[in-house]
Amino acid sequence: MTKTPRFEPVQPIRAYQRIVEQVEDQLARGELTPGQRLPSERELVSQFAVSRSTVREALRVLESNGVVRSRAGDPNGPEVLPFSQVALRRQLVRLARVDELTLSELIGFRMIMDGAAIQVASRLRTPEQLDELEATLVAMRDAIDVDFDAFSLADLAFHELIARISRNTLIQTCNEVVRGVVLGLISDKIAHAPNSRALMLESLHHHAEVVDAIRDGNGHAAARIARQNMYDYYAGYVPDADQETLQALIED
Amino acid sequence: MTKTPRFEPVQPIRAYQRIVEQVEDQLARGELTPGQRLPSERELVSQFAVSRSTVREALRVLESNGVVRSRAGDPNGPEVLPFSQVALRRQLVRLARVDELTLSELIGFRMIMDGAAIQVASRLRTPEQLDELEATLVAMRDAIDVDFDAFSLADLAFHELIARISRNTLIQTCNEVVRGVVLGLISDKIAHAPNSRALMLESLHHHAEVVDAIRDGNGHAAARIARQNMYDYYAGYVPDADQETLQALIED
DNA sequence: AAGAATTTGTACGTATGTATT
DNA sequence: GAATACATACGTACAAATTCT
Repeated sequence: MTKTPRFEPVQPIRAYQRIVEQVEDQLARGELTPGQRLPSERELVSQFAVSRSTVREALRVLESNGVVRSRAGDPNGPEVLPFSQVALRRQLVRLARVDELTLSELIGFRMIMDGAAIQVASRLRTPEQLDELEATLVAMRDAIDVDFDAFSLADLAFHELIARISRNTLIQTCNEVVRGVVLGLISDKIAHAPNSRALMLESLHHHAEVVDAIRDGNGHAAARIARQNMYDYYAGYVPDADQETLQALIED
Repeated sequence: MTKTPRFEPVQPIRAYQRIVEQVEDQLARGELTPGQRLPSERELVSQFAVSRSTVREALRVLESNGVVRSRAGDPNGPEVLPFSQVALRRQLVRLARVDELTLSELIGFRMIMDGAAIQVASRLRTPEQLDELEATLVAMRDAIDVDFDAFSLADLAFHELIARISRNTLIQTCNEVVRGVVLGLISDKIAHAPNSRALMLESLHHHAEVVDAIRDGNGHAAARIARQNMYDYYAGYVPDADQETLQALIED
């Protein structure tokens, strides 16, 4: 059996796109690292053998993706930035704004990710890290008397610590990004809820239960409590139909 | 106590950035919907009262984010594209490629995500979806006799179906992206392994066990088997030190 | 079916404000 | 403070591509 040659339709690749690819490839390959500088626009013009406009279009794309930053008049050229979550977050927010991504999906994702991180953390945690966890609980308690933003910050520190203990930066980043997007969508409602203080106290209580389970090395229970906590905290903000799906995530 | 006025440092907002914002706002507000056309570049020049280069920089950014597509010579102007997760996916790939992620972290992430998706799927699956799952098993079996690429494709279909059943597109996207990055790193080694066929057969067997557990509604067991399967499949490619961490992910 | 009209893709030149030395 | 090199933005020009007549 001989193969019949099959061809794909070809769409032209723009000049600016080629430039973006080259820069991103060098970044992925480690030949270009954060802090380094790209050649100046004029230098890039001659290296890529294209016009200034083309170079600038490529730089704008890289810039809007958080890869580099150009500053007018800087003789050192565009700076290569360290990876940041802003671009990732922007895309998630974009999808959430146009309803391509529902709040329930975001919360479901967090229930799973945070639960998993806690389960792993309860295996891997050292005694020192357990102390750290308990310190964050104290910080959360203190923050309640300040305001919701302070509490939210303390809560963030808790989840960052969990993710760190689980020794997986990918989980860590995903958690933080999604957490930020969810909070951006509904933090106002929570902050101005009449029972805001009661909500914070209950959340603190749940966090303490999680730490207890981690101390006992009972990852299974810890994860379950964490998912339940998150459900209780957020379920009021999602449509009834989606609540069932989220409930399915709690059980095991 | 009177408040001392405090000011934040101001960073200039580029002209192209303003244009991007206006377009994305109209999109989020529904005043601009997929399929519609933007005015031509020259029209935009007069509407935004900026130069053509500036308009083009904005269009390139929107284009690279999957928001619009310009085609040379199209008198209708740039097309507004349907919402998609390609931009989100691109950022995730960047994260996974650039941010010095180890293979073990990627695999650990997959063990958690895929396990969670399977656990949820075993609760939410309909009888029809169960049939679909069994059909993918048959497809995987057939693919083994072709080559590793075919098997990999059938495996992808399996995991896509799982993610779809779990009704969370975010999990789906993350799974696919990370799976793609992992395969990009080591698919060569697997394809050319001397026991390649044996590996595929074993993987198929594990997948069948997962489907069995899903049929019984035993999400817990299904997830465990899935994580074990992935560990067995990939563990040989990570350093010994990291293998312990990954093993911690299997148990519960 | 072929050419005209319009639009995008790319290039180049210039003026102006800015950051560094 | 001055000199220099730079990015920002504007405008023009022409080639390539697409649509419509």
